Amino acid sequence: MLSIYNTLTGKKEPFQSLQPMSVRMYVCGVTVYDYCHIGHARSALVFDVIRRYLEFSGYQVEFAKNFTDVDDKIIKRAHERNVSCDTITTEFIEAYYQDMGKLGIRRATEEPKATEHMVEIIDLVGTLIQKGLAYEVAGDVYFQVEKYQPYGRLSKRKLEDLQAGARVEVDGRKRHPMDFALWKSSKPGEPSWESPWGPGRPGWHIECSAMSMKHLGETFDIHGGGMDLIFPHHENEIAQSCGATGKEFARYWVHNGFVQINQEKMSKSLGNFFTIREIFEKSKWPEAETGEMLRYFLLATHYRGPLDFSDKSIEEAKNALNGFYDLFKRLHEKEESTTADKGLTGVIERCKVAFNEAMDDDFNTPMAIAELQRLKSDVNKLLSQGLSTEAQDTAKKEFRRLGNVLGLLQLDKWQFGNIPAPDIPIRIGRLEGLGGDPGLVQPKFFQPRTALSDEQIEQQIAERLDAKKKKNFPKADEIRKFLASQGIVIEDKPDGTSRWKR
RNA sequence: GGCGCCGUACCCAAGUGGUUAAGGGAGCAGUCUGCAAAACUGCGAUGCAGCGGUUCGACCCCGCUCGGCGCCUCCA
Repeated sequence: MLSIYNTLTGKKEPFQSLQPMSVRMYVCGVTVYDYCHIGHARSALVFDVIRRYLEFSGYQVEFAKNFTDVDDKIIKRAHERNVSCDTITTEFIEAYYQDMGKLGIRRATEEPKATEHMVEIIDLVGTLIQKGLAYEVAGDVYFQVEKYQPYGRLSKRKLEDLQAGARVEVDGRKRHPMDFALWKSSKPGEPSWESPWGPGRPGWHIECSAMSMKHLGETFDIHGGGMDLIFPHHENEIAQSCGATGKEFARYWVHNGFVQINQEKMSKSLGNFFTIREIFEKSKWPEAETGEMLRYFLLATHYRGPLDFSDKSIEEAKNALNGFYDLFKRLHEKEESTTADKGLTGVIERCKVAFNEAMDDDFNTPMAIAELQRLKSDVNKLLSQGLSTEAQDTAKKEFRRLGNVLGLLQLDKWQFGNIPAPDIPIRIGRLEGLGGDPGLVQPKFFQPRTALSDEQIEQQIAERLDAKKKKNFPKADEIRKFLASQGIVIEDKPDGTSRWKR
């Protein structure tokens, strides 16, 4: 039985979908005016895994994730570059797909854009005015928070408290300082749409209400996003949606924690963020392997907790993954035997159960990973005792099947072949910068790459094999040492040949 | 000022009101090996920030304190 932590109630609750074996979920995507950083990646990944697990559990999942493509920041960026907003949003939506694709994040079943839902948005604003929950002031429309009695139930804030701490200058035209814009009259040079209140554009929150209702219905199962969206974004969505329909909006509210650098939230003002793009461009590892390391790293912490991004954590993810892929390499290398076949069923069965229990418990991916590790250890033992070809296949398939829920262990090869160094200068970031000058630290995975080509390595290995045959061990060791100095590890197999890895 | 999160071994990180506090990484020792690597075996928190309280019993529940952080403006 799946249970999910619901921000709305502050508790873990048994998950009950509205319709049997079908889940409808909506996740707030990104505002497309810039490249995504790893914080965006975490959020996208968390919900990708939730979706995968729901499907794995037999649910049919309708998954909507929006792109916010009307916004002040987009307008500003367009002006800076002297292009249209459309140019900006198209570019960054494309970049989003590329970046998230490298992390193995699947596309949602619906990916609505605000600009394509003006009719629905205007309708919804109209309804809110009709119901007396919103009012117009000179072409702007505001939601009147005092008219929605339960306002604050998601973020657990009271209107009075919010007022006291308000850091923003109050707009005198609003009836209450917390009233928020549903519709903004447009200024010259801004994109605008015709509406009953004159030309304008939607406020930030309304698009999600309009689009989720259109694609998923007035009430749906799961609504998610980053923790920072709880207030005001999701609070306002609830007010608008419930106000308009009189029905419950989303039933389970799921929020992921932040990625931090040295215990601080990543932010542009601190200069301590890394875009997904630059991590891939400058990683000294190949793309697919880098993607999997990042994925492992991001899932090795529970989605609600904070997560510190550092060199070391990526390196640890790599080492942990090595263990799995090393095992995959060794499968089918050993002489056949059926000695341990009987034991395999048991360990796989136990792993399946434990894996499901972990994921059922509020998507506990760190625990699910721990179960895969345990299976790895078990299979290693059985393999050394002897497994038949069929059993070895079964084991690998099980790793792939469960790993797929997390989007891990799907690569055909785990090989750190040499790749050309980037011609972009390597950026100096703040990673691992504790104590020293934070501006002068360079992440290790951004360091220059090995120069030896695969062919050169193979050649060396062949020479060493030859030396070994002639019992010229000093020479064999010398070659081993040389390759080691280049970051190449040789593993001799029982049959006398060798495999290698970077 | 209000709301909230985090503090578990060298590092990362799960977890439970009561049998041995997962797992990974690193480390050390051993088996294996021409030497290695991998794998396997063993070692490693008498304690889960501190102090009180509830309880037969708390790391887990409650309160306070300390330390770190987030939100209340845009933010995954």
